[in-house]
Amino acid sequence: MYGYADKTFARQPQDTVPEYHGEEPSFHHTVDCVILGFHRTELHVLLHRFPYKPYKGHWALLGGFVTPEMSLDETALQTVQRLTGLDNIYMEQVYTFGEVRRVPTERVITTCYYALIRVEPTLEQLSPQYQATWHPLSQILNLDLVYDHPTMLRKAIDQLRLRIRLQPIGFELLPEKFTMTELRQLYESILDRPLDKRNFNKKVLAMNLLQKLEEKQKDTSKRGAFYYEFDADRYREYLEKGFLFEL
Amino acid sequence: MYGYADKTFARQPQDTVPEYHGEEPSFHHTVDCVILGFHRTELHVLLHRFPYKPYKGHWALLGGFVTPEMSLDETALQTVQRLTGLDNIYMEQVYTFGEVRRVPTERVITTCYYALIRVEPTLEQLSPQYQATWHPLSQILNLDLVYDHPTMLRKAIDQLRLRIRLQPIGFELLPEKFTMTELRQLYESILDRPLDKRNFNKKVLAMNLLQKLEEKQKDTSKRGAFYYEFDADRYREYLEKGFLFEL
DNA sequence: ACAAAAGTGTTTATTGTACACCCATGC
DNA sequence: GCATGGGTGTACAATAAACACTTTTGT
Repeated sequence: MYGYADKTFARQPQDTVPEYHGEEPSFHHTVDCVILGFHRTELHVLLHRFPYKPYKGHWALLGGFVTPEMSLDETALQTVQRLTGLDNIYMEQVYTFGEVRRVPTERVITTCYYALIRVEPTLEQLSPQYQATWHPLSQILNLDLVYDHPTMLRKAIDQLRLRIRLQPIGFELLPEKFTMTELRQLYESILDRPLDKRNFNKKVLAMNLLQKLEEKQKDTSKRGAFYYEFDADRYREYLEKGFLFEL
Repeated sequence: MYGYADKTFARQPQDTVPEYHGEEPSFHHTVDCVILGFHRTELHVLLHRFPYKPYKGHWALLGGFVTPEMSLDETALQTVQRLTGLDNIYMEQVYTFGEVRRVPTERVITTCYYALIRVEPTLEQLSPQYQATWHPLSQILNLDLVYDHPTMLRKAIDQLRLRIRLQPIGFELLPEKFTMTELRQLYESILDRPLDKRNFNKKVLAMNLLQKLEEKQKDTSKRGAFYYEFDADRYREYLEKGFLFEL
C-alpha cells in the first residue's frame, strides 16, 4: 500500500552511519512568497505572470527553488530581493504544502512565506523581467491564481491577521514617518473591519511606542496631520520588562 | 556566491513544459512529531531513543521520511499511528526547518507536527520497537534532545498555547468524559499558570458546549466530581452562527 | 465661506479578577 | 469526626465600545 511506509529513520536501529539516508527518496522544494504592501488605504499583493504552461500568463506568487547551500529563509529572502532589489525585508514562514498532486506535473513541496515591504520606494524599481504588479487584496479572488496559490494567500493573510495584533509588524508596511490615520487604515485593511478613530489612537498611543514628530503631512488634508515614528529601541526595552504589544 | 541563485522557476519564461524542473536539486524531507498527552495534571511528550550514531541513545521526537506517494500530513499521521496504533489522531503542522546544517551529517528538510492523543488507552500499547516513553514537559530541558528537536518542541508548544485558547482542541487530550478539574488542570498545564477554579468553570460553562452527565468520577475524591462531555455537534452549529471559542 | 480631514473626552457596557466558605463522602 | 477534593456567588477593577463636535487651512 505505502511503498516506503516502514522506512522511518527511527525504525530499524543500526550502528552504521553517515549517509544512512542515501537511499531515501528526495523532492524538489520551492519557496513561494506572498509579498505584501500597503498602498492608498488598502493591502496589496505583488503577483507576477506565470511563465510556464499550462498556466502561462496566469497570475502567481513569486517563488524560487531551494538549493543545497541555502536555507528556506535565505531562499525566501533572495526571491523577494531579486524582484524588489530591497534589503532588510521582514519575512515570516507561513506553512508548508506537501500534497502529492498539488502541482499536477510533478511532486514539489513548497513552503510559503509572507514578506512585508514598503510599496513606495519600490513601485518603480521592480525588476521588469517578472512582469510583476500590485493587486489589491479585495480583488484577488477574481484572478484565478496558479496551483494552490489561493490557499497560500489565504493562509498568509490569516496568519498576518493574528500576528499584527500581537507584534508591532505593521510598521514594516509603512514609511518610517506615518500619520495615525495611515496606521489605522493599515489595521482596518488587514483586519478587514472599521476601527474607531478615537479608541484606536488612544490604545496605540497608550503603549508609548510612537514618537510624535514636529513635522506634518500635508498631502491628504489642508490642515495636515502629525507624523509619528515607531520607536523600536523602546519596544525592545519594554519587551524585556514583560510588556506585551496588543491591538 | 549562490550557485543556483538565478534558477527561480519564475525567471526565464519559456514554453517547454513538463518536467521542466528535472535539473533542480532535491532534498530528503522528513516529518517529526511532537506527540502530546495529558497525564496526571501534566502535559507529557512521547520520546524515543534515537537509534543512529552519533546520537544513539539520546531522546528524540519520532519522525519519518516523506515518500513520493504520501503528503506531509499523511506521513505525520502514519508516523504517529505506527507508534501508537491509534487512528483518528488530531494533528497540526507547526513549522518547517530548513537550515542547511541543522542535521550535521546531511541536508534534510523537516516539517514538524504536533499530535494530541489520549494517553490512557495507549499507555500499554506503544509499539515496543521504538523504546518510547512519556516525559513530563517540565523535565524536557534536561534531556539533551537530538539535533534541533528542542527548538521544534518549543515551537510546537508555543503554537498549541495559542491555538488552545481559540479552538476546542484541548478535548483531544482528555477522555470523552472528564471532570471540570481535569479540564482546568489541562489548561493550567499548557498555559503554564494557575487558573481560578470558579472563573474558569464560569467561562467554560457559559459557552454551553459541555454536556453535564449524571455520572460521577470517584477516583480522586470521596465526594466525586461530575463528568462532562464536549458537544462537537453543537460547536459546529455555533460556528456557523459566527460563534468564537475563547478561553 | 466652505469643504475636507484632523484632533480630542466622557459615558456606558462588558469582561476579567479576586476572593472564602460549605458540601458530600470514605476512611 | 475529620480529611479531601467538589461545588458555588458577589463585589470591584480594568478594558472595550459607543459616540459628536471643533479646529485648521487651502481653495
